[in-house]
Amino acid sequence: MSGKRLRKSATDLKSLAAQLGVSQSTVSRALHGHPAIPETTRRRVQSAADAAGYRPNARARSLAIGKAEAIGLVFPLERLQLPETNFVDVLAGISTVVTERNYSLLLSPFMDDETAVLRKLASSKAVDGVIITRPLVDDPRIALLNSLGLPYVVHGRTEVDAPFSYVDTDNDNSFERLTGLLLDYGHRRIVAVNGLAHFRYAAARAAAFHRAFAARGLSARAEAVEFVSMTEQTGYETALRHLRGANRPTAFVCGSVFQARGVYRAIAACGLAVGKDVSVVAHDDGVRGVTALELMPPLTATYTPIRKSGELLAATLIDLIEGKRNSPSRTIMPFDLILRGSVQVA
Amino acid sequence: MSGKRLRKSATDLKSLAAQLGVSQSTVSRALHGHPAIPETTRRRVQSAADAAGYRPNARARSLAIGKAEAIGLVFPLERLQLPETNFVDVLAGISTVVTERNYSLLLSPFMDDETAVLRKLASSKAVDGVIITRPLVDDPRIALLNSLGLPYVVHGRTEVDAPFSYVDTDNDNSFERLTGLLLDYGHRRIVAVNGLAHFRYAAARAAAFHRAFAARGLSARAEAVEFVSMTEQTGYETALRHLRGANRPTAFVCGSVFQARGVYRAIAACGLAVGKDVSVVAHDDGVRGVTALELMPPLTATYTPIRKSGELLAATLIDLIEGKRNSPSRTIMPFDLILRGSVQVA
DNA sequence: CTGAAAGCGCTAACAT
DNA sequence: ATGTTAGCGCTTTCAG
Repeated sequence: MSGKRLRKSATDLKSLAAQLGVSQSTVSRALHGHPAIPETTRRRVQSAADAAGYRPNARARSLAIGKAEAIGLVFPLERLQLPETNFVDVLAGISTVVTERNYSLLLSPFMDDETAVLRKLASSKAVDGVIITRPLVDDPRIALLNSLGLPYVVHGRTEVDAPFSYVDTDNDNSFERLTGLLLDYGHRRIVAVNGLAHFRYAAARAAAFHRAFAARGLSARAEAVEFVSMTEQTGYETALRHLRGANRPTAFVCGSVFQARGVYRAIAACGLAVGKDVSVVAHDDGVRGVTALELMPPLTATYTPIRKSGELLAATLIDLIEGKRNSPSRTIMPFDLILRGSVQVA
Repeated sequence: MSGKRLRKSATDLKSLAAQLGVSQSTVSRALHGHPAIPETTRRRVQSAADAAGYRPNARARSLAIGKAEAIGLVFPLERLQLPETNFVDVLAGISTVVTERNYSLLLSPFMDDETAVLRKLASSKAVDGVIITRPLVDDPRIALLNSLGLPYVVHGRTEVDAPFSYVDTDNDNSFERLTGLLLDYGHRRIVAVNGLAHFRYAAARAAAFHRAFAARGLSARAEAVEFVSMTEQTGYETALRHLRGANRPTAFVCGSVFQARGVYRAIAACGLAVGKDVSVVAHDDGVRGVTALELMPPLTATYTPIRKSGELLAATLIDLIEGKRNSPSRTIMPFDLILRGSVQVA
């Protein structure tokens, strides 16, 4: 019962070494391709290890080398529960690279206290670094992580004045381009259906919107920017409010294809036609199953597949952990502006 | 450079003990609520630990206690890349319980060689157990995992003759009920849009379909069951083929709301009306953003939110790991049959 | 080229 | 009630 369990695959270094008649260090070295080990013994050890299905105990190895060879992804659990999110796509990208680089990925959701999760991850040394997402304009996590000494990469930027690595969508340029496009087509009454104001990306997009006006000697009313959540329903409601108000807008810039879908629906509900009576443009994250191309008419959009950002996030963090870079890495993803049928001259 | 780094939060047992003037074991015991430690010292230690932000090094602890306090979720990477999947909902459920129970969740995707991942997880002892998904009719992973001695729970059943724990949808009864419902409404030309044949759930559903006929002294043609993938597009194509063929079906049973959506679309494409000219029923996993209620007309379906299965999977595995159960745990989720407008008497 | 031995930070017998 | 000590399985100086 509590005696020795027989365990067939439980080969460890010690028994492997004993079986081969060499010391543990020799086996360990051979398996790690240590230069001092001659090819003959290396092969002998390797094949014995393969035969036994030996794999170093990850916990022991971690403890010895002082690294977990694992990273954590810290996120609000909610992002796995709500349907309209690009989170899964980011996760897919992260997942791919983490696997390629032979790291493990620890999923660390939180309900409300992200800080606690971060502290725990840092002090328990369960991971070598973390990816955090959706930074606020002025994000307190940066200071915390810096003081904790836990390596991290942010998906998105923040205005905090401290060095940190990030991968971000090019919100500034994409929104300036989208807005500029509409302006150049002669639109003036444009509404921006933007994200919630405390997120840095939404702030950046709002600024870009105004910048596009200013660059043409124009100016947008402040009320032209709506800071709302990233859902179709919100897009719908927001657009409807404007379409039914006085001074009907002739165009909308949307933060996501989700919102754009809602805007399309609102336009239809008013008996108007997208790309004819009202123009619509958006930023497209290339989220699974949410394609700008399949809307009717196809949606003009700036495009950056967000899965790619996930891949870069993981690669950047692992490089950071492995000391392959010293200075903060700052990546702003390039985008394509793809013209489709949802825009027409005003 | 390679000298001692100063690390503010790097409190370990030793320094904590030194600082308190007691031994490491006393601190360890106090922190674990060992009965022999008097309340006074326990509190003294606890507050010192809190102040220092002490958290045991997870790797060291794991090594010492021989448990990782972590579980792995092994799945084809693809399930994170394709839009039409219930995987994310299962993951959300797993994630919630794992967090509640203070375990870590290791995401272990694979490209093609699941076996390799399983072996690695087992031999490196990175996790205490795994959750595997989508069992085949005769699934080789069961034998492998049993021989590996790695605790596991399967999402779904398989016909393999060996003891294993699982959580499964009640495919047998739900499909028998759905088919029976149509039969009792007088339908005879019924097509089952089912999953791919090698998956056990699809095989079970096919059998249930035939059983419903047999129970009424009827029999279905073998061609009435279509083994296809779980997507809207497939549902569409499959339904279209039947609707345009001779002997048009009067009803469809679908494996998922995804497929049902496609079937709805095919029916409309033929100028027919769902719930009037053709009846449709399905099993509904309660996937995020895919609600049977929002179809027009609302879809009659058996309902079991699959997130719940995720929760149970995690709970079952952790119980298993902690020795809270000895015999295999077999859970078949209950379901509700919800009648909505997509069905009418033939 | 290879072995012995220390140590990663913790837990848990085994003292006392 | 608390301290001492022996590992957990690995990597890695340090010797030789």
